[in-house]
Amino acid sequence: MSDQATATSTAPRNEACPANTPHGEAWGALARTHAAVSQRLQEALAQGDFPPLPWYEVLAAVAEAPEQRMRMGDLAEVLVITRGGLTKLVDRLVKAELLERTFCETDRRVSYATLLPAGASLLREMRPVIVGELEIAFSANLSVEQANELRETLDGVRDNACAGVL
Amino acid sequence: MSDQATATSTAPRNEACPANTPHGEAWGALARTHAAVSQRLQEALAQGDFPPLPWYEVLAAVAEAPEQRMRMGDLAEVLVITRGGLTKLVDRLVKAELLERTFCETDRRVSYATLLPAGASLLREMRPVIVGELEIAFSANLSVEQANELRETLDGVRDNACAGVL
DNA sequence: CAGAAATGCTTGTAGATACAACTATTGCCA
DNA sequence: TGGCAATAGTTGTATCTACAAGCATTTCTG
Repeated sequence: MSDQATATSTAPRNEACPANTPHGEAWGALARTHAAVSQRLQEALAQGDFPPLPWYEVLAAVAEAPEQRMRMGDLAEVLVITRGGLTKLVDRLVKAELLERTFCETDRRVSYATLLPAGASLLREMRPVIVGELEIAFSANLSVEQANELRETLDGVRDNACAGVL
Repeated sequence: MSDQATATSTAPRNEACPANTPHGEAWGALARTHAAVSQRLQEALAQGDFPPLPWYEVLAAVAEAPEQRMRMGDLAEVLVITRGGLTKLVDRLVKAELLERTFCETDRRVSYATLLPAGASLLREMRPVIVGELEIAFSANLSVEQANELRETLDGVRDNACAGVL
């Protein structure tokens, strides 16, 4: 890709710039890191002729849920996307015969996204690709303990971010 | 009624699921935290009748660059978006008269996104909104030192993520 | 110095996302 | 019980993004 060395050496720090506060810098790093890792994962998947990253996230979430099925609303919340978006995303996975829609006996409003064998199978193929890329990105300079610490820190931030919305 | 977070009664502690490894969990937390904070920022901006978050990121990046201008390629790299996407994004900011395109005398291929007074002015209005929301999300459970530590950790991860791509 | 390769950016097109409006079902309460 | 509000999901539309092809300019190489 393009990696020209912009020789603007003598100048204020040019990193992208949510704000100049320490927390702002942290957010900037968070955003850029997310984008970079996400991009890397997508490339790895594309290279192996696998479906895009959101498909993996859906499959992985559903696979770990009890009975390998999840309510649409819960799924949207976990993936942090809108419900409308999730409907269409699941539509594609259903069309690909990786998921099926099932319904609740006691509450006819709710529908489940339910994992099909083909979905579970595809997930097993995709997982090592994802795990491998993540190891490359994280493992090199994060011990297991540091990774757990990072997770806890981030979860704390997320809770605060959601706090006002609830 | 928008689609958003309709706080379901049972907040599912349902670890969504890149993988079950510590690094996978860290990535999951990173992704969800990014989405949650990003969403919060967008809501705050929308509520104040401000332009969307990407506009702020562009303005903030350009404003901190020397001479308040940046090459399109550098800008795309900093924002971690594609060049084609950036062209169109800048098009919109130019149409809104927040930026203008200027050109390089010595290399006619390059074009700069250059901040206009209106852009600088808007940025000054938007910044406190962003900073305020970030404080809410980060400040509550992160000291300044912890924020810096977090930033360094994330930057390290990002470097590794980019390593294979170069 | 000519022609090929590389660089910087833009455009055309297809796919995906958010937002808002809509239907259907359930819960609440007078 | 009747009716209004809340909940769960879907659909229609507009916007945004990525991807790939394209044009212009610069650099490299024989």
